Amino acid sequence: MPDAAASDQLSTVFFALADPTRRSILGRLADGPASIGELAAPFQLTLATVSRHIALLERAGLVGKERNAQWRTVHLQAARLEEADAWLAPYRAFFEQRFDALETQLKSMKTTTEE
Amino acid sequence: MPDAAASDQLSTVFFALADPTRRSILGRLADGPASIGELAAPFQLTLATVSRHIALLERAGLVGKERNAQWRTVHLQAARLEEADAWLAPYRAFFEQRFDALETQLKSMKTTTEE
DNA sequence: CAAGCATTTACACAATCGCGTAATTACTCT
DNA sequence: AGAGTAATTACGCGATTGTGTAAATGCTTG
Repeated sequence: MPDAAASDQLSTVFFALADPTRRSILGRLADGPASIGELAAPFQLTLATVSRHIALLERAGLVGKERNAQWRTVHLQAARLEEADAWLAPYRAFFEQRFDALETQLKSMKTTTEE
Repeated sequence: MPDAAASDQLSTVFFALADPTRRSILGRLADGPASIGELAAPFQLTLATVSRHIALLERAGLVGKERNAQWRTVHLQAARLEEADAWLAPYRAFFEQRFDALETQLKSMKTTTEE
């Protein structure tokens, strides 16, 4: 990925989601804000490594960080997740009515914006 | 990514989605099957490169390939997309009712399976 | 100000990505 | 069989990832 940083927002978001640790961190964050240390606790990873995972999530706009004394309070920022969800939405027709006539779904897809 | 191949399914799917070319290919495929050459046409990329993008999509289980003479007919396989959608689903509460009390949403999240 | 905790950054390393070019592998048709 | 078309694979390249260890920041408290 020669220019992952220069890549579009959506790619950055999907890339951030392409890691179990990062998804797990987001899951934890859905319950409320937490410090880096708290977020790192469940994993067998160095604090430094988790810190970098969080930095990546931050660059993707999926979390925000505030400093509280010597702690960083990390919180979920779901807005960018919505973009990913929106991208996926048109494809829902393909699996929600899995056993229906596919042609109909294909037709409805054509009138929908994708990518 | 030391073991991207050994990574879990969901990560593989999200990773496949983390590229504009691949997302665009999936969009094209939503209109119906196509050959590698047809899929490559819209891009300023080598056929070889597009072929590899498609191979990656195939490894992610997002497309299927059949051989027809010297062509490969590629078609969308949306099932794996559903897994990605399912992962995103619990987070919808965070952006769908953006202006409502966040606490309520957090609470409802807690009873939901995530990751 | 010194000690200590929380987090980040610097450095190193093996693995992978995305890309092109060139060489193969398939299959068809004359 | 030979030529031509479609697609994959091999090779090389620069960039990036994920990871750990170790060094550096930052802030608080004794």
